[in-house]
Order: sequence, then structure tokens, then C-alpha cells
Amino acid sequence: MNLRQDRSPNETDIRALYDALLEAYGPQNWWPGDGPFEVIVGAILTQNTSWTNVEKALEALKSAGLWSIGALHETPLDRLAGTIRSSGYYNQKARKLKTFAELVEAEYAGNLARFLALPLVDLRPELLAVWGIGEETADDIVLYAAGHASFVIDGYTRRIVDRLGWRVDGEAYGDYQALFSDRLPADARLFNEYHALIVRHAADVCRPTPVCEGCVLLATCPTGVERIRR
DNA sequence: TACCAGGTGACTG
DNA sequence: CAGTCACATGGT
Repeated sequence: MNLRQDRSPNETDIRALYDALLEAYGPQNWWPGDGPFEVIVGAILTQNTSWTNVEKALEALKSAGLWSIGALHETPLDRLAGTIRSSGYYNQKARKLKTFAELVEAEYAGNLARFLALPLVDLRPELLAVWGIGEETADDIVLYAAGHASFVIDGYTRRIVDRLGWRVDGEAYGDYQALFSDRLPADARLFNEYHALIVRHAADVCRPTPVCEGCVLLATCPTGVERIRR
């Protein structure tokens, strides 16, 4: 949306963004969840929802004794929905949790670790086949619960990429993902930290109305330069 | 008071 | 395939 000509970033640009964010904010130590089960539930509950609202719902699930695949599977939809109320879209999300639990119960004997042990090429498609799990949620789970190098693209990532004026070959999830995946080694630790840093930067600085003064990316950001000049 | 938040699926042309 | 809409709470 900036007035300059977009250009495709090269490997140096992609690495420089990571280095600048890491230098500015330090390691983020994501995912903010304790173990694969919490990562998965959190990934579903945080869809288009602030993490603070999700935290309340996670605590409510624990307090209600609904902290297992089996419990999600067996608990009536209405009770589950009421328990996760604070995360918003609670009817839809309750259905999503139950649909995922149903898969693990039916195909993996309720053994989450066994499901997550699938190779990446099988795990990601299996997740995408679950009602309520789209590309970002699948990659959250693949990366932060299973530890595979699948780069996560979210609204924050798109916003930063767009403001930096980086040309993307389309608007689809995979188009943004390729921007990073094609220019980085497939390293889960790197992808993990990179996405966490993007979230940190977008939430604190590159907000809907950006706080460009003092931004560590200002020197290379057309949007920032344009805003500061006025 | 609107707007925003770590999206997804259903439906339409 | 791209655009539009429903889904919903809590913080600023």
C-alpha cells in the first residue's frame, strides 16, 4: 500500500530482518504453552483472538478438568463452549476442539504423541483435513508442537511484509510462506524464533497504526520513512 | 465508542 | 479463484 515500487527480498533481506528483530527484542522463547497439548488447544483458541483472552480459557479448561484429548472428546459441546467462553467464537471453537480430539481418538487411539510423530509430509495434510484447522493453525501445531520446520504466516507477518514494501507473488498463504521458506534453511529453531519475533514487533511497534519513531526497521521501511517525513 | 486481536469455513459470482 | 460474511469476547 506504499507508493514505492515493491521489490522481492533476497536472502540477505530475510536474514537481516531476523537479525534486527533478535537484536532489538532478544529471544522470545515461544510457544507460550506448556507442552504439545497446550500448544494445540492454544493455537485453535487464539484464532483471530488476543492471547490474554485465550489464557483465561486455558485456565478454565484446566480448572474444569477438561485438560486432555479424552475429556475434549467426551464432554458435551455446550459445556465445552461455556468453559472456553472468554476466547470468543466459543461455539465454533468448541466444535473445532472436539473435531480434533475425535481424530486423535479414532485414528491414533487417543495418543497425541503418536499423532504428532507423523512425518511432516503426512502431519500437515492430516491437520488441514480437520474442520477448523486452516493453514496457520496447522503450521502453529507442526512447528510448535511437533517441532518441524514449517514457517508460520499470520496477519502480523503479512502486515510487516507489506509495509516493508516486499513484493509477494500473490496474496495466498503459500505465497507469503514461500517468501521465507525459499530463502532460509529448514531449521525449526530458526522458524520458531523468527515467527515469535515477528509477533512481538507487530504487536508492540508495527501496529495497525504503526509506531514508527524508534522502530528498528525504520531505515529500510518505506512506510516508516514516509510517515516520519510528514 | 469504535476498533482490534497470533483465522476459518460457507457461500457467491 | 477472489470477495464477502458470520463467528464473539475482552482490552484500549
